[in-house]
Amino acid sequence: MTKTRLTAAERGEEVLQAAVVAFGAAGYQGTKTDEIARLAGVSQPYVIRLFGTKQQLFIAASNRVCDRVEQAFRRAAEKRADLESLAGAYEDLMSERELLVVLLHGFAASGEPAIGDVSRRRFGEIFDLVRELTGVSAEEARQFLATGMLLTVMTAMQVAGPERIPLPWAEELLGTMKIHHRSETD
Amino acid sequence: MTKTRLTAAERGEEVLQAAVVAFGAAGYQGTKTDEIARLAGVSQPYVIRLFGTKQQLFIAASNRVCDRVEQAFRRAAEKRADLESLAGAYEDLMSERELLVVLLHGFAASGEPAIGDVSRRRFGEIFDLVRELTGVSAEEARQFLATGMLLTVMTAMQVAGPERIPLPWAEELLGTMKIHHRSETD
DNA sequence: CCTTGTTGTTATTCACTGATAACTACGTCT
DNA sequence: AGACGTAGTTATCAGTGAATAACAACAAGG
Repeated sequence: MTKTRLTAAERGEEVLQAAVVAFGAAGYQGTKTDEIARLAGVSQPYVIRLFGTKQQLFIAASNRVCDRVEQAFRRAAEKRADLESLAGAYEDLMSERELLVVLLHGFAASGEPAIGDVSRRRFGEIFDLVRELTGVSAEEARQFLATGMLLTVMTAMQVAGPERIPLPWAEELLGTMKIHHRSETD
Repeated sequence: MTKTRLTAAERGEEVLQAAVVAFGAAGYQGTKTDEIARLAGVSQPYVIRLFGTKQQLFIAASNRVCDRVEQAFRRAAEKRADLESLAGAYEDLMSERELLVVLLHGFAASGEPAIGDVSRRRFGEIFDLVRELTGVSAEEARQFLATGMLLTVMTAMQVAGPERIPLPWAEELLGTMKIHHRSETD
Protein backbone atom coordinates (compact mmCIF):
# COMPACT_ATOMS: atom_id res chain seq x y z
CA MET A 1 0.00 0.00 0.00
CA THR A 2 1.01 3.60 -0.41
CA LYS A 3 0.96 4.15 3.30
CA THR A 4 4.26 5.96 3.08
CA ARG A 5 4.91 9.43 4.23
CA LEU A 6 5.04 12.03 1.49
CA THR A 7 6.07 15.65 1.26
CA ALA A 8 3.26 18.17 1.35
CA ALA A 9 3.76 18.84 -2.36
CA GLU A 10 3.52 15.17 -3.25
CA ARG A 11 0.47 14.58 -1.09
CA GLY A 12 -1.05 17.73 -2.48
CA GLU A 13 -0.66 16.30 -5.94
CA GLU A 14 -2.48 13.13 -4.94
CA VAL A 15 -5.25 15.10 -3.33
CA LEU A 16 -5.53 17.26 -6.43
CA GLN A 17 -5.95 14.21 -8.63
CA ALA A 18 -8.58 12.83 -6.28
CA ALA A 19 -10.30 16.20 -6.37
CA VAL A 20 -10.50 16.13 -10.15
CA VAL A 21 -12.20 12.75 -10.03
CA ALA A 22 -14.59 13.74 -7.27
CA PHE A 23 -15.51 17.14 -8.66
CA GLY A 24 -15.94 15.56 -12.06
CA ALA A 25 -18.45 13.15 -10.64
CA ALA A 26 -20.53 15.47 -8.46
CA GLY A 27 -19.62 19.08 -9.25
CA TYR A 28 -18.42 21.85 -7.00
CA GLN A 29 -21.27 22.12 -4.56
CA GLY A 30 -22.13 18.45 -4.79
CA THR A 31 -18.71 17.17 -3.76
CA LYS A 32 -17.82 16.90 -0.07
CA THR A 33 -14.25 17.45 0.95
CA ASP A 34 -14.65 14.27 2.92
CA GLU A 35 -15.17 12.31 -0.28
CA ILE A 36 -12.01 13.77 -1.79
CA ALA A 37 -10.11 12.87 1.36
CA ARG A 38 -11.41 9.32 1.17
CA LEU A 39 -10.29 9.01 -2.44
CA ALA A 40 -6.86 10.41 -1.63
CA GLY A 41 -6.54 8.24 1.44
CA VAL A 42 -6.03 11.06 3.90
CA SER A 43 -8.17 12.75 6.53
CA GLN A 44 -10.65 15.47 5.60
CA PRO A 45 -9.03 18.22 7.66
CA TYR A 46 -5.72 17.58 5.96
CA VAL A 47 -7.29 18.22 2.58
CA ILE A 48 -8.39 21.60 3.87
CA ARG A 49 -5.01 22.34 5.37
CA LEU A 50 -3.28 21.60 2.09
CA PHE A 51 -5.49 23.85 0.00
CA GLY A 52 -6.94 26.30 2.48
CA THR A 53 -10.48 26.09 1.25
CA LYS A 54 -12.78 23.88 -0.76
CA GLN A 55 -13.16 26.67 -3.28
CA GLN A 56 -9.41 27.05 -3.70
CA LEU A 57 -9.12 23.31 -4.19
CA PHE A 58 -11.79 23.41 -6.87
CA ILE A 59 -10.00 26.25 -8.60
CA ALA A 60 -6.75 24.33 -8.43
CA ALA A 61 -8.49 21.32 -9.95
CA SER A 62 -9.98 23.45 -12.73
CA ASN A 63 -6.62 24.96 -13.53
CA ARG A 64 -5.03 21.56 -13.56
CA VAL A 65 -7.56 20.29 -16.07
CA CYS A 66 -7.10 23.33 -18.28
CA ASP A 67 -3.35 22.89 -18.13
CA ARG A 68 -3.70 19.34 -19.31
CA VAL A 69 -6.02 20.30 -22.14
CA GLU A 70 -3.63 22.97 -23.34
CA GLN A 71 -0.67 20.65 -23.00
CA ALA A 72 -2.49 17.96 -24.98
CA PHE A 73 -3.37 20.45 -27.70
CA ARG A 74 0.18 21.73 -27.96
CA ARG A 75 1.60 18.25 -28.24
CA ALA A 76 -0.95 17.24 -30.83
CA ALA A 77 -0.19 20.35 -32.85
CA GLU A 78 3.50 19.52 -32.85
CA LYS A 79 2.67 16.47 -34.89
CA ARG A 80 -0.06 17.88 -37.08
CA ALA A 81 -1.33 21.41 -36.67
CA ASP A 82 -4.97 20.97 -37.66
CA LEU A 83 -8.32 20.60 -35.91
CA GLU A 84 -8.51 16.89 -36.49
CA SER A 85 -5.29 16.41 -34.63
CA LEU A 86 -6.58 18.47 -31.69
CA ALA A 87 -9.84 16.54 -31.75
CA GLY A 88 -7.88 13.36 -31.33
CA ALA A 89 -6.12 14.84 -28.35
CA TYR A 90 -9.44 15.82 -26.79
CA GLU A 91 -10.68 12.32 -27.31
CA ASP A 92 -7.66 10.92 -25.56
CA LEU A 93 -8.37 13.16 -22.60
CA MET A 94 -11.95 11.88 -22.46
CA SER A 95 -10.69 8.41 -21.74
CA GLU A 96 -9.57 9.76 -18.40
CA ARG A 97 -12.94 9.55 -16.81
CA GLU A 98 -14.64 12.87 -16.12
CA LEU A 99 -11.53 14.93 -16.51
CA LEU A 100 -13.27 17.29 -18.87
CA VAL A 101 -16.46 17.29 -16.90
CA VAL A 102 -14.68 19.30 -14.25
CA LEU A 103 -14.54 22.11 -16.77
CA LEU A 104 -18.27 21.92 -17.27
CA HIS A 105 -18.84 22.07 -13.55
CA GLY A 106 -16.60 25.10 -13.41
CA PHE A 107 -18.70 26.82 -16.04
CA ALA A 108 -21.86 25.84 -14.23
CA ALA A 109 -20.49 27.18 -10.95
CA SER A 110 -19.52 30.51 -12.50
CA GLY A 111 -22.05 32.18 -10.26
CA GLU A 112 -19.34 31.95 -7.61
CA PRO A 113 -17.26 34.97 -8.69
CA ALA A 114 -13.84 33.46 -7.96
CA ILE A 115 -14.74 30.40 -10.02
CA GLY A 116 -16.31 32.40 -12.82
CA ASP A 117 -13.14 34.42 -13.19
CA VAL A 118 -11.06 31.30 -13.68
CA SER A 119 -13.56 29.68 -16.06
CA ARG A 120 -13.80 32.72 -18.28
CA ARG A 121 -10.10 33.33 -18.43
CA ARG A 122 -9.13 29.76 -19.18
CA PHE A 123 -11.88 29.14 -21.70
CA GLY A 124 -10.76 32.21 -23.58
CA GLU A 125 -7.20 31.00 -23.43
CA ILE A 126 -8.17 27.68 -24.95
CA PHE A 127 -10.12 29.39 -27.73
CA ASP A 128 -7.14 31.54 -28.55
CA LEU A 129 -4.78 28.59 -28.34
CA VAL A 130 -6.81 26.53 -30.79
CA ARG A 131 -6.66 29.29 -33.34
CA GLU A 132 -3.02 29.99 -32.71
CA LEU A 133 -2.02 26.36 -33.09
CA THR A 134 -4.11 25.56 -36.15
CA GLY A 135 -4.57 28.92 -37.80
CA VAL A 136 -8.25 28.21 -38.38
CA SER A 137 -10.91 30.92 -38.58
CA ALA A 138 -12.98 31.96 -35.59
CA GLU A 139 -15.91 30.19 -37.22
CA GLU A 140 -14.06 26.90 -37.47
CA ALA A 141 -12.74 27.22 -33.96
CA ARG A 142 -16.27 27.86 -32.75
CA GLN A 143 -17.53 24.67 -34.35
CA PHE A 144 -14.67 22.79 -32.78
CA LEU A 145 -15.38 24.16 -29.32
CA ALA A 146 -19.11 23.65 -29.73
CA THR A 147 -18.63 19.99 -30.52
CA GLY A 148 -16.31 19.74 -27.55
CA MET A 149 -18.98 21.20 -25.29
CA LEU A 150 -21.58 18.78 -26.62
CA LEU A 151 -19.23 15.89 -25.95
CA THR A 152 -18.54 17.20 -22.48
CA VAL A 153 -22.22 17.62 -21.70
CA MET A 154 -22.90 14.12 -22.94
CA THR A 155 -20.13 12.80 -20.76
CA ALA A 156 -21.68 14.56 -17.79
CA MET A 157 -25.00 12.90 -18.67
CA GLN A 158 -23.12 9.61 -18.77
CA VAL A 159 -24.07 8.89 -22.37
CA ALA A 160 -20.55 9.48 -23.69
CA GLY A 161 -17.12 8.54 -22.47
CA PRO A 162 -16.08 5.31 -20.80
CA GLU A 163 -18.71 3.26 -18.98
CA ARG A 164 -21.60 5.09 -20.55
CA ILE A 165 -25.28 4.28 -20.51
CA PRO A 166 -26.13 3.20 -24.06
CA LEU A 167 -29.04 5.14 -25.54
CA PRO A 168 -30.00 5.11 -29.23
CA TRP A 169 -29.97 8.87 -29.69
CA ALA A 170 -26.66 9.21 -27.92
CA GLU A 171 -24.99 6.52 -29.98
CA GLU A 172 -26.30 8.16 -33.12
CA LEU A 173 -24.93 11.52 -32.05
CA LEU A 174 -21.57 10.00 -31.23
CA GLY A 175 -21.61 8.35 -34.62
CA THR A 176 -21.68 11.74 -36.33
CA MET A 177 -18.41 12.69 -34.66
CA LYS A 178 -15.25 10.99 -35.64
CA ILE A 179 -14.79 9.16 -32.41
CA HIS A 180 -12.24 6.42 -32.65
CA HIS A 181 -12.89 4.70 -29.33
CA ARG A 182 -9.38 3.94 -28.28
CA SER A 183 -8.64 0.36 -27.50
CA GLU A 184 -5.63 0.94 -25.27
CA THR A 185 -3.20 0.03 -28.07
CA ASP A 186 -3.14 2.34 -31.04
CA MET B 1 -48.70 43.88 -4.37
CA THR B 2 -49.69 40.31 -5.11
CA LYS B 3 -50.42 39.59 -1.47
CA THR B 4 -53.62 37.84 -2.44
CA ARG B 5 -54.48 34.31 -1.71
CA LEU B 6 -54.00 31.86 -4.54
CA THR B 7 -54.92 28.27 -5.16
CA ALA B 8 -52.18 25.74 -4.58
CA ALA B 9 -51.87 25.24 -8.35
CA GLU B 10 -51.46 28.95 -9.00
CA ARG B 11 -48.94 29.40 -6.22
CA GLY B 12 -47.14 26.32 -7.39
CA GLU B 13 -46.79 27.92 -10.80
CA GLU B 14 -45.25 31.03 -9.26
CA VAL B 15 -42.87 28.97 -7.20
CA LEU B 16 -41.93 26.97 -10.26
CA GLN B 17 -41.04 30.11 -12.17
CA ALA B 18 -39.00 31.37 -9.25
CA ALA B 19 -37.29 28.01 -9.11
CA VAL B 20 -36.28 28.25 -12.76
CA VAL B 21 -34.68 31.62 -12.11
CA ALA B 22 -32.92 30.49 -8.96
CA PHE B 23 -31.70 27.15 -10.28
CA GLY B 24 -30.55 28.88 -13.44
CA ALA B 25 -28.42 31.22 -11.39
CA ALA B 26 -26.86 28.79 -8.94
CA GLY B 27 -27.55 25.23 -10.08
CA TYR B 28 -29.17 22.35 -8.26
CA GLN B 29 -26.90 21.97 -5.29
CA GLY B 30 -26.07 25.64 -5.14
CA THR B 31 -29.63 26.87 -4.81
CA LYS B 32 -31.29 26.97 -1.40
CA THR B 33 -35.01 26.38 -1.19
CA ASP B 34 -35.05 29.46 0.98
CA GLU B 35 -33.89 31.58 -1.94
CA ILE B 36 -36.62 30.20 -4.17
CA ALA B 37 -39.16 30.96 -1.47
CA ARG B 38 -37.88 34.52 -1.20
CA LEU B 39 -38.18 35.01 -4.95
CA ALA B 40 -41.69 33.58 -4.97
CA GLY B 41 -42.68 35.59 -1.92
CA VAL B 42 -43.67 32.64 0.23
CA SER B 43 -42.13 30.82 3.16
CA GLN B 44 -39.50 28.15 2.67
CA PRO B 45 -41.52 25.30 4.21
CA TYR B 46 -44.39 26.06 1.88
CA VAL B 47 -42.14 25.57 -1.12
CA ILE B 48 -41.32 22.12 0.20
CA ARG B 49 -44.97 21.32 0.91
CA LEU B 50 -45.93 22.24 -2.63
CA PHE B 51 -43.30 20.08 -4.30
CA GLY B 52 -42.42 17.51 -1.68
CA THR B 53 -38.70 17.77 -2.11
CA LYS B 54 -36.03 20.06 -3.46
CA GLN B 55 -35.11 17.39 -5.97
CA GLN B 56 -38.67 17.05 -7.21
CA LEU B 57 -38.86 20.79 -7.57
CA PHE B 58 -35.68 20.81 -9.62
CA ILE B 59 -37.03 18.05 -11.83
CA ALA B 60 -40.27 19.99 -12.28
CA ALA B 61 -38.24 23.06 -13.25
CA SER B 62 -36.17 21.04 -15.73
CA ASN B 63 -39.27 19.59 -17.30
CA ARG B 64 -40.83 23.00 -17.52
CA VAL B 65 -37.82 24.38 -19.37
CA CYS B 66 -37.77 21.43 -21.75
CA ASP B 67 -41.47 21.87 -22.42
CA ARG B 68 -40.88 25.47 -23.33
CA VAL B 69 -37.98 24.63 -25.62
CA GLU B 70 -40.02 22.02 -27.44
CA GLN B 71 -43.00 24.35 -27.67
CA ALA B 72 -40.80 27.11 -29.08
CA PHE B 73 -39.31 24.74 -31.64
CA ARG B 74 -42.71 23.49 -32.75
CA ARG B 75 -44.06 26.99 -33.18
CA ALA B 76 -41.00 28.09 -35.09
CA ALA B 77 -41.26 25.07 -37.36
CA GLU B 78 -44.86 25.92 -38.16
CA LYS B 79 -43.63 29.08 -39.83
CA ARG B 80 -40.45 27.75 -41.40
CA ALA B 81 -39.30 24.21 -40.88
CA ASP B 82 -35.53 24.67 -41.02
CA LEU B 83 -32.67 24.95 -38.56
CA GLU B 84 -32.36 28.68 -38.91
CA SER B 85 -35.92 29.10 -37.78
CA LEU B 86 -35.31 26.89 -34.73
CA ALA B 87 -32.13 28.79 -33.98
CA GLY B 88 -34.15 31.98 -33.88
CA ALA B 89 -36.54 30.37 -31.42
CA TYR B 90 -33.64 29.30 -29.21
CA GLU B 91 -32.34 32.83 -29.30
CA ASP B 92 -35.69 34.16 -28.18
CA LEU B 93 -35.62 31.78 -25.24
CA MET B 94 -32.18 33.01 -24.27
CA SER B 95 -33.57 36.47 -23.71
CA GLU B 96 -35.42 34.98 -20.78
CA ARG B 97 -32.50 35.13 -18.46
CA GLU B 98 -30.94 31.82 -17.57
CA LEU B 99 -33.89 29.74 -18.70
CA LEU B 100 -31.65 27.47 -20.71
CA VAL B 101 -28.96 27.37 -18.11
CA VAL B 102 -31.27 25.24 -16.01
CA LEU B 103 -30.84 22.54 -18.61
CA LEU B 104 -27.10 22.73 -18.28
CA HIS B 105 -27.34 22.42 -14.54
CA GLY B 106 -29.54 19.40 -15.02
CA PHE B 107 -26.89 17.78 -17.19
CA ALA B 108 -24.21 18.68 -14.70
CA ALA B 109 -26.27 17.19 -11.86
CA SER B 110 -26.85 13.93 -13.72
CA GLY B 111 -24.86 12.17 -11.04
CA GLU B 112 -28.09 12.31 -9.06
CA PRO B 113 -29.86 9.34 -10.70
CA ALA B 114 -33.36 10.82 -10.68
CA ILE B 115 -32.07 13.96 -12.35
CA GLY B 116 -29.90 12.07 -14.82
CA ASP B 117 -32.91 10.08 -15.98
CA VAL B 118 -34.84 13.23 -16.77
CA SER B 119 -31.90 14.95 -18.45
CA ARG B 120 -31.14 12.01 -20.71
CA ARG B 121 -34.73 11.43 -21.70
CA ARG B 122 -35.54 15.04 -22.47
CA PHE B 123 -32.30 15.76 -24.29
CA GLY B 124 -32.96 12.77 -26.52
CA GLU B 125 -36.48 14.00 -27.10
CA ILE B 126 -35.19 17.37 -28.22
CA PHE B 127 -32.66 15.78 -30.56
CA ASP B 128 -35.39 13.68 -32.14
CA LEU B 129 -37.74 16.64 -32.31
CA VAL B 130 -35.22 18.79 -34.15
CA ARG B 131 -34.78 16.16 -36.79
CA GLU B 132 -38.48 15.43 -37.04
CA LEU B 133 -39.38 19.08 -37.46
CA THR B 134 -36.68 20.03 -39.95
CA GLY B 135 -35.81 16.74 -41.61
CA VAL B 136 -32.09 17.46 -41.30
CA SER B 137 -29.46 14.76 -41.04
CA ALA B 138 -28.09 13.57 -37.72
CA GLU B 139 -24.87 15.39 -38.58
CA GLU B 140 -26.65 18.71 -39.08
CA ALA B 141 -28.73 18.22 -35.96
CA ARG B 142 -25.56 17.51 -34.04
CA GLN B 143 -23.98 20.76 -35.17
CA PHE B 144 -27.13 22.59 -34.18
CA LEU B 145 -27.21 21.06 -30.73
CA ALA B 146 -23.48 21.58 -30.28
CA THR B 147 -23.79 25.27 -30.98
CA GLY B 148 -26.72 25.41 -28.60
CA MET B 149 -24.62 23.82 -25.88
CA LEU B 150 -21.78 26.28 -26.48
CA LEU B 151 -24.23 29.16 -26.21
CA THR B 152 -25.68 27.70 -23.05
CA VAL B 153 -22.28 27.21 -21.49
CA MET B 154 -21.33 30.75 -22.38
CA THR B 155 -24.52 31.99 -20.81
CA ALA B 156 -23.67 30.09 -17.65
CA MET B 157 -20.25 31.75 -17.71
CA GLN B 158 -22.04 35.07 -18.06
CA VAL B 159 -20.33 35.94 -21.33
CA ALA B 160 -23.46 35.45 -23.42
CA GLY B 161 -27.10 36.34 -22.97
CA PRO B 162 -28.51 39.49 -21.41
CA GLU B 163 -26.36 41.45 -18.95
CA ARG B 164 -23.18 39.68 -19.94
CA ILE B 165 -19.61 40.45 -19.04
CA PRO B 166 -17.98 41.69 -22.26
CA LEU B 167 -14.82 39.81 -23.15
CA PRO B 168 -13.04 40.00 -26.52
CA TRP B 169 -12.97 36.28 -27.16
CA ALA B 170 -16.59 35.87 -26.18
CA GLU B 171 -17.77 38.67 -28.44
CA GLU B 172 -15.79 37.16 -31.27
CA LEU B 173 -17.34 33.76 -30.69
CA LEU B 174 -20.82 35.25 -30.57
CA GLY B 175 -20.01 37.06 -33.79
CA THR B 176 -19.53 33.76 -35.60
CA MET B 177 -23.08 32.75 -34.76
CA LYS B 178 -25.95 34.52 -36.35
CA ILE B 179 -27.17 36.17 -33.22
CA HIS B 180 -29.59 38.95 -33.95
CA HIS B 181 -29.69 40.52 -30.50
CA ARG B 182 -33.36 41.24 -30.25
CA SER B 183 -34.31 44.78 -29.63
CA GLU B 184 -37.80 44.02 -28.37
CA THR B 185 -39.36 45.03 -31.69
CA ASP B 186 -38.50 42.84 -34.63
C1' DC C 1 -72.42 32.48 12.67
C1' DC C 2 -70.03 28.52 12.82
C1' DT C 3 -67.83 24.72 10.72
C1' DT C 4 -64.73 22.87 7.45
C1' DG C 5 -61.21 22.61 4.11
C1' DT C 6 -57.42 24.83 2.09
C1' DT C 7 -53.73 28.27 2.09
C1' DG C 8 -50.03 29.70 4.41
C1' DT C 9 -46.88 30.65 8.58
C1' DT C 10 -43.70 30.17 12.59
C1' DA C 11 -41.01 27.40 15.27
C1' DT C 12 -38.10 23.65 15.42
C1' DT C 13 -35.29 19.66 14.27
C1' DC C 14 -31.77 17.00 12.63
C1' DA C 15 -28.18 15.86 9.73
C1' DC C 16 -24.54 17.30 7.47
C1' DT C 17 -20.21 19.59 6.26
C1' DG C 18 -16.43 22.85 5.93
C1' DA C 19 -13.28 24.50 8.89
C1' DT C 20 -10.33 24.86 13.32
C1' DA C 21 -7.71 23.37 17.27
C1' DA C 22 -5.04 20.53 19.56
C1' DC C 23 -2.49 16.74 19.56
C1' DT C 24 0.51 12.66 17.68
C1' DA C 25 3.95 10.30 14.79
C1' DC C 26 7.60 10.18 11.86
C1' DG C 27 12.05 11.31 10.13
C1' DT C 28 16.38 13.67 10.16
C1' DC C 29 20.41 16.03 11.73
C1' DT C 30 23.78 16.68 15.05
C1' DA D 1 19.77 9.58 21.79
C1' DG D 2 17.08 13.46 21.60
C1' DA D 3 15.21 17.65 19.69
C1' DC D 4 13.08 19.93 16.07
C1' DG D 5 10.29 20.54 12.01
C1' DT D 6 6.98 18.62 9.02
C1' DA D 7 3.22 15.21 7.94
C1' DG D 8 -0.90 13.73 9.48
C1' DT D 9 -4.69 12.59 12.88
C1' DT D 10 -8.73 12.86 16.10
C1' DA D 11 -12.02 15.51 18.20
C1' DT D 12 -14.96 19.16 17.75
C1' DC D 13 -17.43 23.29 16.44
C1' DA D 14 -20.51 26.32 14.24
C1' DG D 15 -23.32 27.34 10.58
C1' DT D 16 -26.48 25.90 7.36
C1' DG D 17 -30.30 24.19 5.07
C1' DA D 18 -33.88 20.69 3.94
C1' DA D 19 -37.63 18.90 5.96
C1' DT D 20 -41.51 18.31 9.72
C1' DA D 21 -44.96 19.61 13.03
C1' DA D 22 -48.03 22.40 14.84
C1' DC D 23 -50.57 26.15 14.40
C1' DA D 24 -53.09 30.43 12.21
C1' DA D 25 -55.88 32.88 8.85
C1' DC D 26 -58.89 33.17 5.29
C1' DA D 27 -62.87 31.76 2.31
C1' DA D 28 -67.22 29.27 1.35
C1' DG D 29 -71.36 26.86 2.31
C1' DG D 30 -75.08 25.70 5.18
